[in-house]
Amino acid sequence: MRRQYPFQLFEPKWQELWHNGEIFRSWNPGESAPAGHPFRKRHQSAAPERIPKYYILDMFPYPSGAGLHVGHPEGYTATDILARYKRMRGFNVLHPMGWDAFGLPAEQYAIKTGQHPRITTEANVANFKRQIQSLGFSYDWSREVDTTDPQYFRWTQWIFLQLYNSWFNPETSKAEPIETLDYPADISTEEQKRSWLDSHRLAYVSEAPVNWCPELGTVLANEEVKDGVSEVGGFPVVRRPMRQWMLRITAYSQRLLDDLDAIEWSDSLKEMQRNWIGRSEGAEVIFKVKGLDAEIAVFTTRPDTLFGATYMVVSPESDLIDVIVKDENLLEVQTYQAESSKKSDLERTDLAKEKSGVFTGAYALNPVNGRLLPIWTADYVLAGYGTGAIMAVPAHDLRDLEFAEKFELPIEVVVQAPKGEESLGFSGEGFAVNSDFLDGLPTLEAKSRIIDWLEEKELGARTINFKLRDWLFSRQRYWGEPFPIVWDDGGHNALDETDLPVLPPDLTDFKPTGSGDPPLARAQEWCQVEEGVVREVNTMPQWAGSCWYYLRYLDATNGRKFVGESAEKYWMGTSNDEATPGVDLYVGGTEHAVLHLLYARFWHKALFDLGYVSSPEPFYKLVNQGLILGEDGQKMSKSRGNVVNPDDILDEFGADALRLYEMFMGPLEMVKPWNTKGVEGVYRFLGRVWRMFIDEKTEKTFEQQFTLSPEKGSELLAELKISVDVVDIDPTQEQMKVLHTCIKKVTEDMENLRFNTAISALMVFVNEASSWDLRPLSVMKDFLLLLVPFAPHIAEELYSKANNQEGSIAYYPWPIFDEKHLVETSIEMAVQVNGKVRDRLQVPTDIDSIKIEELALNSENVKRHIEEKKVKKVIVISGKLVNIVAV
RNA sequence: GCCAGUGUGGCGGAAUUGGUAGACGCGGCGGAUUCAAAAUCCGCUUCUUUCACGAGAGUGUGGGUUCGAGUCCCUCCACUGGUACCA
Repeated sequence: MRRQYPFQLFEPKWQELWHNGEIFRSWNPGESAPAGHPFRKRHQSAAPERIPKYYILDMFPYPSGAGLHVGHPEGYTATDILARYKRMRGFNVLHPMGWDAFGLPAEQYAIKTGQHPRITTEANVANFKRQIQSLGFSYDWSREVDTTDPQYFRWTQWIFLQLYNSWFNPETSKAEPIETLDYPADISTEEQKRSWLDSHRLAYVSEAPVNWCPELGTVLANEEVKDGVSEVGGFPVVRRPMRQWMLRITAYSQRLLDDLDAIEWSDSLKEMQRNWIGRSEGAEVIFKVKGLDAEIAVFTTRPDTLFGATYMVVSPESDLIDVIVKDENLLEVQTYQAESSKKSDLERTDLAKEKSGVFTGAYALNPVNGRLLPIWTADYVLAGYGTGAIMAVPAHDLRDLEFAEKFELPIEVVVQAPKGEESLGFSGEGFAVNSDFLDGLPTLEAKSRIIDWLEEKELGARTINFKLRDWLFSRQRYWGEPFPIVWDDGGHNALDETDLPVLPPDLTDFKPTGSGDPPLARAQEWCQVEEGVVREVNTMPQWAGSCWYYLRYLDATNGRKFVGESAEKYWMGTSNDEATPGVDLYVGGTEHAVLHLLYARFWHKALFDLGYVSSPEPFYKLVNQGLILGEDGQKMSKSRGNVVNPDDILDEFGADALRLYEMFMGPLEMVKPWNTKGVEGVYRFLGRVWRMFIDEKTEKTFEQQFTLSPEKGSELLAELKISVDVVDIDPTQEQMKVLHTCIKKVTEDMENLRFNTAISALMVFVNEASSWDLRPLSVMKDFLLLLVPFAPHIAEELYSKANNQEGSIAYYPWPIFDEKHLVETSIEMAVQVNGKVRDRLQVPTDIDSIKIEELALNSENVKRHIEEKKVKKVIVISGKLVNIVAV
């Protein structure tokens, strides 16, 4: 496509000017912009803390070797537009960027080549930074963070220490320093005390079965495993007991759930988090085992069906089995246990269709009626949820029903389904039947009645269960944060804050050791701190660095604290009643719905409890940008060959056009396909803007000269003159109306992040204005101010020419909409007969409804349609339409 | 299966509280300009029917509420995302 305007000249020019002048640096309390800085010009000498803040955050990228794809700039452009808009509205805007640079690809590349992952990471960061900067985003680069920088991760390690040195007090529902934890009376020895503390810390060591991924050579968190395979790479995952670091996120289950109500996230995202946390209310019921001094506790959400329990199931991993199993069943049970332990999660899911299990030979007694219930073991009961055992009510649970049918166990209906529905297999709410004192009660009442009964007899209690599991926090990797932990005599100790950062050792071989230890174990000297004291050789997962990066931005170079107090108070919002607590707007992909966003909320809450941050939630408002698909409507991927590289688009159409197109495609949150023709469309629009301002003659000269001697580009650019049609005259009423219609629409859309329709309003203005013979300078300048957030380079360039000035307009006040310019003297109204438009009338705005009715009934088109009918009713909606009802 | 979301021209999408469906852009058609082409500028472009004026249909399906429904209520269908023996 033919070049519409010389973006290749002025885009880099303005980017350099913004960079050199630190135009987009944001100011912390106590700082002030230098004289001559546009921020200073706008706000005079007002202290930053007196200016309302606006913190607008992007999810920082993992700098992959592939570079930016067109999905990245979608979110970044949206936040940039808003950041620029908010500056013009007079806010002190914080808009930073950084790198989530620990991660698997760099490590795998290192294993293959022996090259240190730092080298790959640095190269990738440089490439990402170049690409991001070429789009003209208004980031404050003085606050850039990199999670792999020791000056950054020393604070990641420091936060880990805070978690390690805290416990969750159930009385206050808050994290507190471990020193406040009291010892129970029966604890006396040092060893007992230590283990008491260790079992209460927010960061603790566990021996439980974990998700082990042999292909990746590391363990994974529950959140990182989908359908039995790793989320990264899709490799099989098996359960295997290992000693690992865990974070006690489950302590926060209820708060993580409750506080969702106080933040502005999309319903679907909140729902995903709610489902993941998975709260369910019910009861724990205790069953006695016949002939033994043993009990089985089960969790159920349907205690009202207790009378319908006909057997019990214990998970094959349960310790109870050894206690209850009868000799004659022992062999069969052990064989079954061995089989299910060998199965990977994937196999267990695959085999889900067909139930399996064996009888243990033992019986339990149903506490309500003394009925004998055979106890089975089956892998459809999970060890990790509830108590790892269930009472089976086959009549009202599909899984129990399937199992009972297969093994011919009794089935008893105890809930009457509503009319028209089959009671057998019904798992909804109905009425209790065959249940003695519950009979006739609706499900809800039956539940509460039976729980009261159980509590009275001390056979059970009201309970709440969560699906959320503690966070498996250690990985067998090289390229991650080392733990600030050392071991002696099998016990762990925290390092002192003054020992931070703990740097990883230099290695040349990044594979795990032959004996299966993590790669850090290769550095024997590093591991050995002193006689009998060795370092922890696991590293933290990639999520660690992203759990708090938004806090480091607030005070990125602070060498004494992870974030300074005044900066934290100002930007996270408690210094001023008007301010939003937390990040004002966070934009990013939906792939982090349950990983990063849950982990970060958890860390933030712990830091909040310990008094380090002042808002209970980190991200007040969150928006997920929709995926951008390839031109063929498929997900972009190398193998499909439908990947669009932003560098190519930038070369051909420039940054402004790319930015504008990314926003014009459709609503930010929607999935939408890429279409390069669409880029051409917005590029043409910007070309029309350019030609509306620039004198045709000098433009022609420029074209010729520039072709001959491209090296003189910047001089030639300066020679371009403003068109003689753009003149300093008073605008007409009509022109003011066009302008203010545009101001109104763009401003409203901006506040609601509807950038696609804002851009279409700008296009409407240009379509109108290009038909004007003379274009009033004041109107055209206001238009450019509306354009700045979207296409900042061309807007700056044209404004500086039109106003004959140098310097940025980034802090110029946003044009203010004035209703008076939209006042009309006459208006078009539609006339409907029985809801169908038959005519349109041009009427004065102050006309009364009787007059309108008369006009409408006299219209020739209307008469034709009501001829042989009787007018029953006439409805007049003033300013809009008239509807004549005739039969 | 369950939970959430989305269905509007050839395509991306507009329609802010129930009030003129299809803004804006892409694509297509026609014209101006040009030796010619590109670029640019102007016009038309939901479908059916009509020479035309017009008429009829139309927002996934079927129904309902209303003077009036893309918008509200119910049924079903399709697609997308999440989740899945969670008792």
